[in-house]
Amino acid sequence: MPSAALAAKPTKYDARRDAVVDAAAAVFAEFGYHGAGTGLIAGRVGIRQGSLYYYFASKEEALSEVCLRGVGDFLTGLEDIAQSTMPANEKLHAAILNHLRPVAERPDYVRTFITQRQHLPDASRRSVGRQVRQYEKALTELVRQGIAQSAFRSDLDCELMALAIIGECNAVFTWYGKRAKALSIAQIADAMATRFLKGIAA
Amino acid sequence: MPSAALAAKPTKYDARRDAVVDAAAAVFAEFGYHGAGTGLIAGRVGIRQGSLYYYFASKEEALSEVCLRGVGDFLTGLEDIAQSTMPANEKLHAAILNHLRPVAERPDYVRTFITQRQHLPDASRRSVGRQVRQYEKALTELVRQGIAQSAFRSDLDCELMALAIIGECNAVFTWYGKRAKALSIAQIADAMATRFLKGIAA
Amino acid sequence: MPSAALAAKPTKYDARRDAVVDAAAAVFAEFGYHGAGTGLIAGRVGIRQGSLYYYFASKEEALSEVCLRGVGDFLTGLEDIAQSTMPANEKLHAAILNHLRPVAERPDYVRTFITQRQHLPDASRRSVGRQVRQYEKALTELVRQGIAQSAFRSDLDCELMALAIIGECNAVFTWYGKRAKALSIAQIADAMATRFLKGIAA
Amino acid sequence: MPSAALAAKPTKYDARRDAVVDAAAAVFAEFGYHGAGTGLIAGRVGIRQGSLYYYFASKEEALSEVCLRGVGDFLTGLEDIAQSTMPANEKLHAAILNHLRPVAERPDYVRTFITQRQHLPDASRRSVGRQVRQYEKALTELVRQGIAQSAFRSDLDCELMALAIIGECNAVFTWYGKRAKALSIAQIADAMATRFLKGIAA
DNA sequence: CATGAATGAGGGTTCATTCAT
DNA sequence: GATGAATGAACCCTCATTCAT
Repeated sequence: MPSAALAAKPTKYDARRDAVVDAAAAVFAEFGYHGAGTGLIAGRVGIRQGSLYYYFASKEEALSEVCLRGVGDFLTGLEDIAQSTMPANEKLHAAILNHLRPVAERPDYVRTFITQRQHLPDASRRSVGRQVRQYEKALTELVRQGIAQSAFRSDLDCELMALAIIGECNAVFTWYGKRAKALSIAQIADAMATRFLKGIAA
Repeated sequence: MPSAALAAKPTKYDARRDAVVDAAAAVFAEFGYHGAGTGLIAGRVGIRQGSLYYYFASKEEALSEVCLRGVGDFLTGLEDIAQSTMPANEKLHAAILNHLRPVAERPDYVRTFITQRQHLPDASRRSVGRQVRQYEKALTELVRQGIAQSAFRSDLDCELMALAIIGECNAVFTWYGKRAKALSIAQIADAMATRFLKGIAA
Repeated sequence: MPSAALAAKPTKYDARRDAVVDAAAAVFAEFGYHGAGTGLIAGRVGIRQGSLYYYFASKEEALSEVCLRGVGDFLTGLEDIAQSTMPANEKLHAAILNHLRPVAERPDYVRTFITQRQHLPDASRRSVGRQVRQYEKALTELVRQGIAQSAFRSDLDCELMALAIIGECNAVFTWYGKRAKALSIAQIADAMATRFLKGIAA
Repeated sequence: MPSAALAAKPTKYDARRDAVVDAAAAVFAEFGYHGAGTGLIAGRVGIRQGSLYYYFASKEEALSEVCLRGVGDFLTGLEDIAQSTMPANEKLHAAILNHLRPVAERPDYVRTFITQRQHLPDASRRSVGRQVRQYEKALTELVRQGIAQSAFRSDLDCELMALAIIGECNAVFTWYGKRAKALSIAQIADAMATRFLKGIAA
């Protein structure tokens, strides 16, 4: 019964490991990669500095893992939307929501990914960079489709639009939870989508 | 008379000192405050590590100075615009241009200010933070005025709008010079203003 | 009856334990005592780091055991030869063979003993050092006997001779198996003995 | 006046640097590379641990430098001898003296080179290894010449001879200064050469 | 002003060792 | 016996900073 073997796959100390990654994400997000001490991370999990290396080979590897989880399913989510049959307007709305939702679910991961990925070791940085560019390209394409379907103005600079959306969404990570009253992610996404759509309607 | 205030500022051995501040801004922007070594800064000016301390009392002070120049006249520029007699539409356009112009003139300073000000010593950080909040408030107010004058839709969340504008402008610092072909700052500002205005028109 | 002595030695769970000691000897020989990690030793036996401590109280104790087996029966072998009735020439040949034979049988143990015994804890080091000096003394005495029997030149410095033989034999451990074609230990011993004897013949 | 420029070549703080290298050599020789703490080295020069890195980029680099000085002019000395017009007998004597002389002049360097070069970083280790093999080859060749000139027995294994000489000489580093009364290097070299020559005379 | 030299605190990391399971 | 997990001391190294020259 292979399914049994799969089901038996021991998640083991993944619980503790996840706690460590969580702590790393939180500390990286708060102090930046180089400003974060491993002792601080360890302290948040209630273990000693050296014990971290039972879970990670290095601080860099911890950053890599955090960033990987941070970049998460941004891309797949967007591609699902792009391939769907929704009209362009709804696609854009969905794309914004797709980008904003992680803000509430794993803010430290995404914040770290956005602001600290430059400190990744070369290999990971390039790998992550490729994903980012692919994401930008997919969003650019989504805008282009909207134009082709005459849903959006034809004089738009598609790439500029994509960067604008990404930039505005990323900025939300900066202040969400601290400012702008107590807006929900859905509300913010609605407002943003509405304004963007009005701004670029054909 | 603002020129008097400027002239009163003691300029002394500014030439060399400015070179040092420039180097610090560049290195902070590239590697982050904690990722930047004083040796690297010194190297870019062609002096040795220890010699830096003829220009700065500490690395923190260097960051403070860079951030101060980074925040620069964002606020005064915006207040000038707010107090002018332009119609709301033009004010918004002017505000965006005011925010974007430094991207071409002193990108390292602004980039450092945006991404590294969290590492300032407590006093400077709070002082700078106050300026930021004041800037946000001024921009929020500018939007509110537009609504009062029936130039913008009345269902806008003013603060959200201000944060959106700021976020989108700041994002430009991330990619300007590397992506989006060879757009000029003015072109970007035009496109952004046009879209924003269409999106929020009454 | 030496076989009785051997049989009396408590053998217990020797099989696995010997495997562990072997691994320790190999790793110590290759990386040196301080360059060898317990994890590496454990890995070679297929167990985990912590499990080593069912076989040893400490890494130092492992080194002690390896060195003890390394020094092995050098001394008793040499004393047997010294007390035999062979002529001096043959005694020297036998002594050289006695010293070289372990090179093929347990090279890692001897190599470790020769190069790493300085890192033994004080007690063991002194104990082992005493054996070494006794060995040197026995060999020195063997040369002295040869002179007394007019088999060797009378102007020899006996201690120097002993050290020379030991040094040359120990050096074999350095290159045996890697260089000097595919000479057998017996061939090397023959060549060495022949030359030494010609060099010191009366 | 180029000679003036050369003479002016500032030896600078080479004096202090040499003291540091000396200390490193001594500590490496006594405790082995991995058994030697940088703090111990620093302590012997009277500076703090971190200050070492003003003179070295890393502990490995210190080992490299020590080994380089350790291997010193063994090779060039031997090549000079080989190319000279001395008879084979004298050449061998000179070669032995050439190998032994450093024992009195820089024992820590040579001891470290002999016993610790395995811990060099890959690049240096291979480079040094090449020198060693060249040295062995040169000595082997010197023996072969002696045979060709009918000065040595024709049934000698030349490589084995070379390794024997090297091994015996290197062994001197082990005990010189501690054992064998108060023999001078010259005396030891004489005794060794005499015996070797008798042992291999045609 | 600038430097060579040094510092000392702290950094990330390794590793022999322990212990409940 | 063996393991996963944790420890704490020590390690090598970096770096902002100081200071006599």
